[in-house]
Amino acid sequence: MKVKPSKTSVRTLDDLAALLGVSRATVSNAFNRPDQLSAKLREQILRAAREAGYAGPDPTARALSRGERGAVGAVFTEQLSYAFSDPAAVLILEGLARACEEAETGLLLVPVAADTDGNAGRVINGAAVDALALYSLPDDDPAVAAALSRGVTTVMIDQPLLPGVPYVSHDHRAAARIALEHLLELSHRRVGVLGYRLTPQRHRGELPRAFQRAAVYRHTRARLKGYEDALRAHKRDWKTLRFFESASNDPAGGATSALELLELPDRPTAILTDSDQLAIGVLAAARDLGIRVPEELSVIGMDDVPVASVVTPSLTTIHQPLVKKGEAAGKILLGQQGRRRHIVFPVELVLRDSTAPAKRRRR
Amino acid sequence: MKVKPSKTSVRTLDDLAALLGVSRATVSNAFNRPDQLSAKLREQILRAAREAGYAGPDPTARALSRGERGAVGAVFTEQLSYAFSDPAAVLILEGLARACEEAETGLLLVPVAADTDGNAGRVINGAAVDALALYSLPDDDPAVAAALSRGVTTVMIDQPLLPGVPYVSHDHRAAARIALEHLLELSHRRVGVLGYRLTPQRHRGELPRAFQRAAVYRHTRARLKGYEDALRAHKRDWKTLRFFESASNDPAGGATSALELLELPDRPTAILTDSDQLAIGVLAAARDLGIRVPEELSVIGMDDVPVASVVTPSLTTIHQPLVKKGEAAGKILLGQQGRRRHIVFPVELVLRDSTAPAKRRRR
DNA sequence: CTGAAAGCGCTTACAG
DNA sequence: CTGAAAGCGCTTACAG
Repeated sequence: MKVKPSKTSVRTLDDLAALLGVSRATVSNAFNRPDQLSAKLREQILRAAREAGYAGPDPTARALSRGERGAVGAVFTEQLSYAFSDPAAVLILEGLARACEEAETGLLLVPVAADTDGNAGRVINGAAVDALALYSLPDDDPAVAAALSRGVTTVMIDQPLLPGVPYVSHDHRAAARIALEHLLELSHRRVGVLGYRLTPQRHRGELPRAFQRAAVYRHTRARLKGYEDALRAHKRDWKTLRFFESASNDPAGGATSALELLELPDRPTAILTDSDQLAIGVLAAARDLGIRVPEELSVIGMDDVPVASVVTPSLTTIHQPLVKKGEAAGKILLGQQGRRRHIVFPVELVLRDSTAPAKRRRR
Repeated sequence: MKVKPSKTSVRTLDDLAALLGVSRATVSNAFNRPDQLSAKLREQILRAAREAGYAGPDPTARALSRGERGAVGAVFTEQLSYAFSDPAAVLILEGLARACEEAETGLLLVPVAADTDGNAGRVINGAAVDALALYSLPDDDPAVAAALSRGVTTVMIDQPLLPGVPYVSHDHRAAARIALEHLLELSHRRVGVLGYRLTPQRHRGELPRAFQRAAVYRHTRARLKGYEDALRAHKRDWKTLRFFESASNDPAGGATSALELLELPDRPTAILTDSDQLAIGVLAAARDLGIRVPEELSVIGMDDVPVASVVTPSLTTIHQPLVKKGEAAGKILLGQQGRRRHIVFPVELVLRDSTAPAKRRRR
């Protein structure tokens, strides 16, 4: 009479092998390499596993012995949980997830916390992943150094752009140019530019003109080039533009900066922002101030996240393919992009209701 | 003359130990248990590690030997990447991320794919995690069985509710009652109820009255109880309500169902939905049909996701604390909730612009 | 087709 | 405070 094994006694591959009287390699082969044993034996082993409550080889042990973790990691700006309140980050994640699910590879969100006690380096080194995607991090973020020194494949999304490091982004210069050209074509001659992290010092409010010469972030420089392209094409000069820096990349930060900007003596007739989130804040500020958009103020966003089409007025913005960017980054991490290590997507203007021709100057 | 070790020669703890002439245990202690060796030696080891480009103990090897994976997993309805287009799921994720980052634990998104070839079971068994959160899965989803049989701590969010399994949700019965009471108080006497996954058969369109008696999903039953509470309180009967099932839980699905619903001969004056996503679809359908909301049609959502306050008209809805739910689930997984294994949050009505008194019946 | 053996890179009592 | 040894649960040539 066979003793029915208690469910809990089979925790490992070894247990199962012992139970069946075969070697552990055979059990492993039953799970991993069907061609290494007879179909009947395999079926028998798999059935016994099911009956004994053995769910299959331990993923961690397998990862160690195979040298593959079966997961890629994602590191975001700021704190991990902030990523979910930034619609652009959510779309990047969706793209990463798409690539991962197709490859049956896990997507590990690396638990970077708010307190800057070096948590980033620790958690990045502690992440059991084969590769790492970093989204929109400042050049000098400790997470960047940590990821690079870990020696796993790393891809940067949007920022920073570093020599030799795989990179996915969109055409920031064209995005800036197209946005400004749209406003110039609408005859706007006083344009406020509202950005985030334009300077390492993190100003809040208007930036001194000199900031342009000192711009250290590559994207900021690319955008300045784009503005320059637009200004030149329309025979305008830099005095057309005034730059402002928001304290945070969200509607609240955008609203705060916009309130300041809209109280200027010679206030802009149009505001160009670095993200739809900021632009939504501008919309809110204008509403609070009783300034009608687009009649009295044009607002143009950046990114074209879903909420941009749903706010009132709907936001004219520059579309960039965020999901595709995430997906491309994922494919690089998964080794599916061949030799392409630098991918830059084009952008396009999306006309909606938040921009209109500048009103003739009253005086 | 000392030979400077090439950076790449130190890949493991053993390498570093050999380089320094100490035992591997000592190096391990330098990283993990400062009290086990002198501060100077520790500093010396850590410095050598830095110089040699050793990023610290391999996370996978550590996980195996410690018996802790340092990560919890999340499994969503449908395909992983769909989760990011459902604002409710994103907020749940934000809550999970909050709990994880605080505990410096990774959050692994389990790569469940669209094709139903048993991928769910495989990827769940292959996820290197200490615990698993499952969000809004049908009782009979294969992922549920796989998670439970794996033997790691599992928490269900919203669905399913299973005996003995930790569970986080909100008060579905009260949510249904409050929503319907609001409409009844506004004198609506013909109410369309638009849900998702009300039945295992996944109808599309109007449900036969009999469905109520056969409702198998616990939440559906809870909501039916809630409607009953409201009807009784207002001395109305079930004929007040007509039930419809959407093919998908998104604006497109909601719009499709709403178009059908709004062409009914005796069309409802109000629509109550199971999610804000569905309600947004109803808003779009009403707009297409030239039906004014709330003047000619009241619409009430469910969840109170961020976009609900931003659409036009802004959505009256039932607020449930999605981030808190995610966070509570995370804390259960991380063993931080003590003995609380079942958490049900209260809900509340959020009045906005999509509901108004029913117009007096014209005839 | 099967099994004994080495190895994946660590941690942790435990003896000194 | 330090180090030799066992063990975490697997996979993978390799010899039969």
